[in-house]
Amino acid sequence: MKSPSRKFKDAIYEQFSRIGKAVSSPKRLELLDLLCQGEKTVETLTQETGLTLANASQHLQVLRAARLIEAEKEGLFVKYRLADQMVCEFFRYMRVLAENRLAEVEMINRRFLDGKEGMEPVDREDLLLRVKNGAVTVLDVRPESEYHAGHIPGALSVPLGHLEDLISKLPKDQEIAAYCRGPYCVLAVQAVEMLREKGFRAVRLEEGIQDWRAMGHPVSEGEEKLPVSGGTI
Amino acid sequence: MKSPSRKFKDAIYEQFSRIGKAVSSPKRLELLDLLCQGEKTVETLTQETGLTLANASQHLQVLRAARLIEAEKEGLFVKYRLADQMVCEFFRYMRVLAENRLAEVEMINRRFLDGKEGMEPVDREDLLLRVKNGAVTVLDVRPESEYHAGHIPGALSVPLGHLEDLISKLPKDQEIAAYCRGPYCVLAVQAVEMLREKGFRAVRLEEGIQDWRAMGHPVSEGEEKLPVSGGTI
DNA sequence: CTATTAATCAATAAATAAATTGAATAATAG
DNA sequence: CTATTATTCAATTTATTTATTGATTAATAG
Repeated sequence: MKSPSRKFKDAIYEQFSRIGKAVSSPKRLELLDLLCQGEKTVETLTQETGLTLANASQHLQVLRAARLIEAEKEGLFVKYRLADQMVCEFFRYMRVLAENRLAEVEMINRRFLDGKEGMEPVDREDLLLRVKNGAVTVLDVRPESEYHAGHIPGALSVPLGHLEDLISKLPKDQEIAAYCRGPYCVLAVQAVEMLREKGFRAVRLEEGIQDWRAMGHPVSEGEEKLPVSGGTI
Repeated sequence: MKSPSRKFKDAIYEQFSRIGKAVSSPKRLELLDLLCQGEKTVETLTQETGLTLANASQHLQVLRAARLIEAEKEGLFVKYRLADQMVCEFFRYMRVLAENRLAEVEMINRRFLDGKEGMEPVDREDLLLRVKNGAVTVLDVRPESEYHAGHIPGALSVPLGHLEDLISKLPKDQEIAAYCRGPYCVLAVQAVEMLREKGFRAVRLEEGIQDWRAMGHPVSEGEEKLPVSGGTI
C-alpha cells in the first residue's frame, strides 16, 4: 500500500545504502585504504590485512558488488583496483569525518604513538613546504609498487624492508622526511625510528600520497626522472 | 598473538566503520538527508520517513552514537540536528558517488519521472544562472521550517500544501522555478505539475539547498528581507 | 494529584552479515 | 596429460542488525 513516491524513495536510498554497507566493515575499509595506494592482488591484500584468503576474497567481492573496486585477471593473479579515483576521495572524506567527530580516533592514535617518535609536534605547514621545495630528503617507505603507482615528486623509493641495506647511502647532511600510506600507516614511524637510531635527523610526514594529492600537489608516477638526486636509489 | 601495530590498525578501522555502519541503512540515510534540511523532531522524521515512532527513534540513536547527529530536548519534543555541516557534505559526496557508480540510481530516477514533468532536459547551467540573477520566480516548496533553516536568496516559501491557496498570487508573466530537498525529493515535481495545470510556465530545479551551497552560492536564513519581491507571500 | 503527549527502553522474532572450512575452478608449467 | 598455484564458491556456524511490540519515562497542562 505504499505510494509511488514512497517506493521511489525506498529504492533510491536502498541504492545509496549499497555504498554505506560496503564501507561498514573495518576490514573492507582497510582493503579500500590499501587499494587507494594502487592496484594489488588478492594475495597481497590478504597479507596486508591479516585476513584469510577466502575471507579477503569475499570482502573484495562485496566491494566490487558496490562498484567501488574492479577486478581484472592477469595470468594466475587477480588484480583489484579502485573503480574510480572518486572512491579514494570518498574514503578520505570518511576518514576526516571520523577524525573530526570521533574523539576515540585521536585517543587510539596518541596511545599507539606514545613513546614512539612522530609524536613530537612538527610544524606540518613548514615541513610540507620544505618537502615541496626539495629542502629535505623525502623517503617513500611503502612497497615499490605503491611508489610506482604514485609518489611525491622527488621522493626516493626505499621500502621499509630495504631501509637497513640502503641507509648508508642516504645523505647525512640533510634532514630526512619519511612518509607512507597516511596517518594510520606504521611504516614511516618505523622508518623514522630506525633512521634516528643511526644518527639521522628524521621526521615523519603524516600525509599519504592521497592526502598530498587532495592538497592539490602534483603526484609522480613510475620511476623518478632524476633532476638532481631523485629517483630510486 | 596480534602485533601492536595490527591491534592499532584494527582499532582505527573499527572507528572508521562506525561512520560506515551508521550510513549502511537506507532509512538512516533518509533521516540524515532530512536533517540536512534543518533540525526536526522525532515525530516529524517519523512521518516523513514512514517509520514507526520507536523504530525512527532507534535509528536516530544509532546516528547519534556515530556522532553524526545531536539531540536536544525542547519541552515535550526532542529536536535532532546534524552534529556538523560536514556530515551533510559527506552524505552529499556519498550520494554523488552512488549516482556516478551505480547505474541503478539513474534508472530508478528515470522510471519514476517517466511521464511526469521534469524529465525534459532543461539547460541546468542556464537555469541556475537565471535563478541566481533573479530572472525567474523561485519557489521553495519545502515545509516552512526548512525554508527558514536555509534557502536560495530571493526564493518564496510556498510549502507544497499551500501552493493551491497561493497559486493565484504568483506572477503569470515570469517563468517559475520550483525546488525542494534535492534531486530525489518529489515535492518540486508535484509543484511543477500543479503549476503547469494552472497555465504557468514552470520548471523544476533539481538542486536542493545543500547542492546550491556546495556550488558555492550564498544561502539565506530566516525570513527574506524583501528587496523587491522576495520573502514569504 | 491525574491525564496527555513525545520519546525512549526492553524484549523478541526475523533477517543479514561475518568468518571458517573444505571443495571447486582456472591459468599455467612441466 | 598431471601438478601447482591463485582465487572463488558453497555450506555452515556465529554474530549482528532490523522491525515490532508493549511497557516506561519525562515534560507539561489541567
